Amino acid sequence: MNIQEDAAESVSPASTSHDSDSPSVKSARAARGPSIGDVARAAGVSAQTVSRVSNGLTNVEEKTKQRVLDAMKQLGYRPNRAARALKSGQFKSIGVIMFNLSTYGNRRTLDAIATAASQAGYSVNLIPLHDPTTGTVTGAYNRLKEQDVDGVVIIFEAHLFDRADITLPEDLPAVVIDSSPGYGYPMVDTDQAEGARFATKHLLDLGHQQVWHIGGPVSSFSARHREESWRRTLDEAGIEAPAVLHGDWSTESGYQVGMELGRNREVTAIFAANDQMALGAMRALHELGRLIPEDVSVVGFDDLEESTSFWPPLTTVRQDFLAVGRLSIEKLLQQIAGNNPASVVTTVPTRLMVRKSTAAPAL
Amino acid sequence: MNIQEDAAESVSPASTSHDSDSPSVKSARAARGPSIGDVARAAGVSAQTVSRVSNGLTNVEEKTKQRVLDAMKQLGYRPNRAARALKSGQFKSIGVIMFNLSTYGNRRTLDAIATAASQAGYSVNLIPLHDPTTGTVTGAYNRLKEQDVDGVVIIFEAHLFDRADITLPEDLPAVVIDSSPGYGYPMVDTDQAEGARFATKHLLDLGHQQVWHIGGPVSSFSARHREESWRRTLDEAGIEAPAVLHGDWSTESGYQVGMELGRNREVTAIFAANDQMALGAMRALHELGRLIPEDVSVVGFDDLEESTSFWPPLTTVRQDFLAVGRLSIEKLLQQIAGNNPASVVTTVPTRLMVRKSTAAPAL
DNA sequence: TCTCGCTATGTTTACGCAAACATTCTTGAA
DNA sequence: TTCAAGAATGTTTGCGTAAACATAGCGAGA
Repeated sequence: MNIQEDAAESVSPASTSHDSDSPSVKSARAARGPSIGDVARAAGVSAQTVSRVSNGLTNVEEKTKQRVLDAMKQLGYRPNRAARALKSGQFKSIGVIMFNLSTYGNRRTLDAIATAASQAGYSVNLIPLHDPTTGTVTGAYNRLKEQDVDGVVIIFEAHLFDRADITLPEDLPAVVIDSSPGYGYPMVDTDQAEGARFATKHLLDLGHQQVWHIGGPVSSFSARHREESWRRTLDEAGIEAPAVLHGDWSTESGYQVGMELGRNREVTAIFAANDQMALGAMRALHELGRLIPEDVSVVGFDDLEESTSFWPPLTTVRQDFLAVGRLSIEKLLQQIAGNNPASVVTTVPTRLMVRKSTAAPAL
Repeated sequence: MNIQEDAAESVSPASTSHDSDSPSVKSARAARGPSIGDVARAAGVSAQTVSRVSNGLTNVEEKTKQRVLDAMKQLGYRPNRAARALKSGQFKSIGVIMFNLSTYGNRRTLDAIATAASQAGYSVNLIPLHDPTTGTVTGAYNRLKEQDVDGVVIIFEAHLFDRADITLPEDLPAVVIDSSPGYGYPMVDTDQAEGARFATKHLLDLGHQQVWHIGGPVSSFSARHREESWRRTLDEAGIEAPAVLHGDWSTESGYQVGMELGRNREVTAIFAANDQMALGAMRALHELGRLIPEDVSVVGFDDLEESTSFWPPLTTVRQDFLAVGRLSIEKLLQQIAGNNPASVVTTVPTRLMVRKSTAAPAL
């Protein structure tokens, strides 16, 4: 790397005088790396041969190949992806549009997506949205198209879709996560209904006569889904569902609703639509002096890493975010490859994690 | 595009026979979008004029400009970024290498980075690493270089740097977060020392005679930093620091260490190196029947969204991840622009959030 | 011995865009 | 009326790569 012979050049007087004009010669032109041509010259072959070696084609003599590889290494050659993309029309890049990086599930999903994508040789282009208005969403699409991704994974809640009259680029493969189906895109999501049924049934099985629900924001598809399933499960048990109080996923909102529910002595079992609200509700119950799980049982949804350490450790529904991310990439790559997998909904199973926040009701 | 005169050729019997071989001509070639040339043709101008409009140059007559814009819209033209990058040598993309997407701080920082970058017209290329061996790290660099980013933000702990004999591409601008200085790269980080001092001093000011510490993994730079500052603060108060028990940032490890500390009746004040470990410790204290904050005060570090809802709400040191992310992009863009901001360390202030987990010690 | 056919390699070209340079048109002052 | 100056627009070129096509070399069978 430290090729010293070049240094000699810069000592020549000629260059000195010319330097004086511009004391600080802006290194404006970002030094481009060596090109395929430079390698070719160094190895004494044609550019095409270098290209063949670079792409692992077989019809290159071993000796030549070695010479090229040596030259590559010596020059520190890296193929220029822009040129490759320009030539091939493929960018080996997938875009991820997400409304909110700050929910636990999104972040886990993103992690899985990035891992799966990079294993498949794709890079991940992240576009977070904070202000979910039509304008920004459409803008994100434009940006994505401009940024030349081969496909996109869209992670946001259904109502954003409903609201925004987005023109999805027709030719751009896409997969949707955490939204309602019916947009004509393949969808991947946790089996919300199953999870909510697990939670509700668990509480009923413990002997609770009624299960109260802290719902997520009505605008959220998954929240609605969980609520419906909770209601159906109660129905099937011949129980009329009580009124639902809605939070906004935050611990704070869970606390508010928890206060309200906690004051009602009839309430012995609460199913919160996510762990954060469950946590908030537990705090409210603590403050009200109601014991968990002796007086009130609480179940969450998500299974945060912290949930085992809540006080008491939270019984909750575990979502397999890893699978969601991996499957969405799988679907997307299929589309990119040209195999249109119809517009199917893929559903990932959940698992009930029983811990210490639930018990049989006091007699 | 539909030049019909050429079609005549393909009608020749020769070609017909050859077609029969492949009944379903795979539409392999992903339909490329309209190019600048197509727009030019549609608008009846030269490609260069379209380019000028596309780039917002001024020297185009209003009427012409409008005609071009119409053509663009009608054809759904989007500039091809690969071509642009190839031409200009700039990719308008920054890479983010992170070891761990699953810590709260990293995720918040990433969010801020992505936002800041996209505001500056850059896209964000995410490369998560799970297996922090030399091989993968170097691999990530290679991948990044190949993916043609204009610069990288590196978010991981110092020891990875120490361990991996990475050859950082010399010409690639980089900013390091959450690592130790001395790598020759500009660094941005939370003022760990200040935060730890705030936490420790807060406990001393409440009247505690001693402050125990739950440290992060020794391999972590920020963990070491917090620990040193905690020790120094005790020193300055004339107190000899007790032995430190180390966790690995997880609630589980906090629980383990918390059990050990909790059994020691002398312990009345604990400063945990992050909120998760603080949470685990509080669970341990609950189980041991020691009251928080009456028997033991606990302070964390990070200020998770959930921390207000822990039981009791956790007193902790808030990190301004948003500022960290934003500043790192700022620094990086400066470098990309050619202004080498020496290798400086930028430090972001913290804030102590006093809540319910701390109080004066019982007499 | 000569051609056929294969392999290894080289040459040409186009991907889409935008600098650099060239040309045309306009306008106003001499 | 003529021409210079500048604005609007067009033409050429090359960024790095890889497909398509071209050529050279070599062994096998006629």
